[in-house]
Amino acid sequence: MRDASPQGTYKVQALDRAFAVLDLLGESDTPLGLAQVASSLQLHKSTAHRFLMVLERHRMVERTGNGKFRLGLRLFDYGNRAIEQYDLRERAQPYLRRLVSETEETAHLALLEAARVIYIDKIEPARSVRMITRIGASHPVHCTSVGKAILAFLPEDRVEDVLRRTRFERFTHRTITTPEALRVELEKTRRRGYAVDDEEFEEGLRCIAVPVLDAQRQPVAAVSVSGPSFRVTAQKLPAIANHLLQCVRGISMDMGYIPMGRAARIAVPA
Amino acid sequence: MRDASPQGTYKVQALDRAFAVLDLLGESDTPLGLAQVASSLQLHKSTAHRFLMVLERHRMVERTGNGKFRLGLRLFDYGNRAIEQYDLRERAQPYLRRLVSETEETAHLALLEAARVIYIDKIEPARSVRMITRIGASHPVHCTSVGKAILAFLPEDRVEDVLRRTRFERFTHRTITTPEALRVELEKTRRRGYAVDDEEFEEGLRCIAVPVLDAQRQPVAAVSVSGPSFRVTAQKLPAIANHLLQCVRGISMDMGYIPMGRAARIAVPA
DNA sequence: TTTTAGCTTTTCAGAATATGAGATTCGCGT
DNA sequence: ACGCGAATCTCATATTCTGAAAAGCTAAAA
Repeated sequence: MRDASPQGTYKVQALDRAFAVLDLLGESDTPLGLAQVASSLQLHKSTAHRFLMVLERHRMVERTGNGKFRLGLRLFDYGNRAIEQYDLRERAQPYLRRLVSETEETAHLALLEAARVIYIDKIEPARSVRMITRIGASHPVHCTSVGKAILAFLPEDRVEDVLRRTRFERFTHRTITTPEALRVELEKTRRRGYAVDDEEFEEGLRCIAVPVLDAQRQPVAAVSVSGPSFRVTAQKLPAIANHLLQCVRGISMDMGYIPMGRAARIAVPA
Repeated sequence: MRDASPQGTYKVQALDRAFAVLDLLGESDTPLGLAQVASSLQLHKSTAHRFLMVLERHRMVERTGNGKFRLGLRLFDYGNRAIEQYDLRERAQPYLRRLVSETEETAHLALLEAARVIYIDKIEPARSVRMITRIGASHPVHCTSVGKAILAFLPEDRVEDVLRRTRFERFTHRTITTPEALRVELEKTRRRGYAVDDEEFEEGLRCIAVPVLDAQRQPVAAVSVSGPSFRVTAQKLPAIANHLLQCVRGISMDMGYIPMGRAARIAVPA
């Protein structure tokens, strides 16, 4: 694990280890026994044991019937408190629901954090293929519509910073893999008013997103609509974009922000 | 196995302190500065500072523009991973949504953890007074419909254990404040097949709940419908209960469980 | 039944680790 | 510019965590 923290000088071994334990349990989709935890993290059994006991006391982990460990519900509590402080999520939900019923595709709400986007909400239409995205998960900016939507309207220096911290990992044959190409794409995004991820993250998945601007007209989040490419066709994009714009306008108003100005209307062909 | 209270003998000071910091930030509805954190927890400035820096590196806390600290989005990630392992939430959502549209009142999904119930989902009808409950929050069993619903169908020894660990705190003049009274109430609950919280937690709020049973017919969760007493009247309870039973039956089937047997039908007066 | 193997739990003396007093720097309001 | 409260940093010390080793479990094999 490469740590790119600017001032990584402060250290508390116990915390690093504890979070390593939580990470391990979070990655694993099946509960793990003490021995597994200890060997995976190269901790001695007794050390791992002590940590797990303490974490259990705090309900950060819990034991299944057979004595194995998994993440505890206290984390769920913390997580909800954390997200509550943003309160964007709650306010946005009704608008997202409307958006989903209008488009019949999955909607996401995401924030930019550090140099990655975090999905903070996902609404799926009644019957649809389950999206693989997990709420709370973070993704790189270069291959997501929400990432591009936010970046496109961020001040130049912030963009620089994010790009510098991005490894342009390739996910599909269409993934944008250079800062230069992404910059061109961002310019296109600004011109048309919405961002597109055309199977750049996952084969067969097309997404479209617009940013949510705050009172200072800075993007604080983005809303996207995603669906299989055969349903979310290029022809439909402008129409979907209009729904998106209406959605974020609603959210902005609700939050007391100024709605997006220019590019607020997009030509719908035919 | 029977005594679930793990001796608090294991200790890692650093972890206790770190979680105290997270708790503090989680309780506070406004971001806190280093000095506030240090003095609230009686930590020395440099200690608090070091912890906050490490927590920030792990994105467990983050700094607002003016240098104050609040919970970080990493917790949101962890929280979603934690809840995902239960996968009850995801599966239950469509059924809850249906329930909400049928009853036009707020629905909750809750789990029993240790001796308290944790709300893991909440769905509100389109326009309604915002409920104060927060997803992720935990409440005592004695004053909630979900708590009573679960307890009523739990084996005697587990009930004992929960009751022993419950302080019967009073919230309203109707709150049940003794184990004996609660036991009577549980018996009533079993007989009628659904649990009721009649303004026992909050003045003017009436809730009704039924348990979700697993393959072994053990309650793993409960679903409730809550609303202002003037809308959720005593007359309507049986009808709502029927919607609830249909809802949990759907959830149970979806999870591969056996639907509730007896008490599956409730007489709807006229 | 007894034995074994693999896991978890406990103990404790030693030493690496976190601690906190204090010095320094930052930043804001006057 | 100045002062004051707050944040950041340093470092010698002892408190706290560490991990070897051994004792308990539990369940499956002999």
